Amino acid sequence: MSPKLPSTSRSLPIALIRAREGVMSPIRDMLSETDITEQQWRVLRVLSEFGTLDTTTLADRSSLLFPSLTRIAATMRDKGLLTQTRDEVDRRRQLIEITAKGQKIIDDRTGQTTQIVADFKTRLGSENYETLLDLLALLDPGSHD
Amino acid sequence: MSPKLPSTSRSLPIALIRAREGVMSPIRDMLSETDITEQQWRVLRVLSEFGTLDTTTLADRSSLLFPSLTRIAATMRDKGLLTQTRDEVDRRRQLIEITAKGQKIIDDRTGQTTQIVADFKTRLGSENYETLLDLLALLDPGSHD
DNA sequence: TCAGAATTATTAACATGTTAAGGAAATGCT
DNA sequence: AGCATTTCCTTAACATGTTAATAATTCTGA
Repeated sequence: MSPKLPSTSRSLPIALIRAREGVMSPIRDMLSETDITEQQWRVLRVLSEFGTLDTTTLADRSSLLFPSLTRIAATMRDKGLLTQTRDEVDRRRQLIEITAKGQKIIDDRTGQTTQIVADFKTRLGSENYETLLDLLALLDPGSHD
Repeated sequence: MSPKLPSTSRSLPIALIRAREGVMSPIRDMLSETDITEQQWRVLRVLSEFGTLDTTTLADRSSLLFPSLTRIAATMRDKGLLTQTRDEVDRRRQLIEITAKGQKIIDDRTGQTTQIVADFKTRLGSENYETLLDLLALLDPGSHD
């Protein structure tokens, strides 16, 4: 008498994937005219907001796995979007910093990005928008719940 | 005087990624004792729910891109989890069906899966859980909004 | 009927996701 | 000091995400 599985149409994992698709779609459109990916954009955003970061913190804040970030950072370094320097105090650590070229990519798109966010807030309504962020935070494993 | 970008800590894309991590974590744990991935599990779930499907419909319902599904289906066919047959009416189409071996993987884990879903409902509260699914649906591009 | 357009699926190429193994530097303990 | 442990990062190997190009089949309209 095992209970039936929920329909995939009301499945949380699938709903999250589809929502992400919907949210990323306009951002992807914006980035299509550049040479950077969605993940590289995320790295730029985090570096721009927090300044120089070590790799571990950067991975955490941009929600990337370490091995992915290793490759992405190497690519971005080669493109001149960021610099990597070794921490002289703790020589295991690497410090990553955005370059002027990287910052310009963000600055040139601040208006577009702001508009995209505003559109989603309008679509959901401000209150729902905040509610959604709060509910999503409850599912975040990094929130120590 | 361009407006400031929102902090990445209240960013919808990042919140969605992290939430997905949290939701998939116990499912990933469950699957770690098997030889199938999270995406292969999703394909099995959809095939089990809807029966024989053509590739396009299967890709849509399991939220996978076509090229990904091509590879995943080939892998799963080699593992004996599904069968692929050509549609005799429209010979462009391919029909995919779950095998008994594939169905068994789901059946053996119905209890665990149900428990995982129940845990999330408890964590959020039933009402919040439904609210979350509704809000996520608003962001789904497939919902013709 | 038949050439052009649309549909269905595959393949290619590169970036990322994911887990496991490995390497270098710091830390802790004796 | 010296060795095991831990931390930080890289590399490897394979699966998937993503976009573009291609092939096979069907559809459409003159």
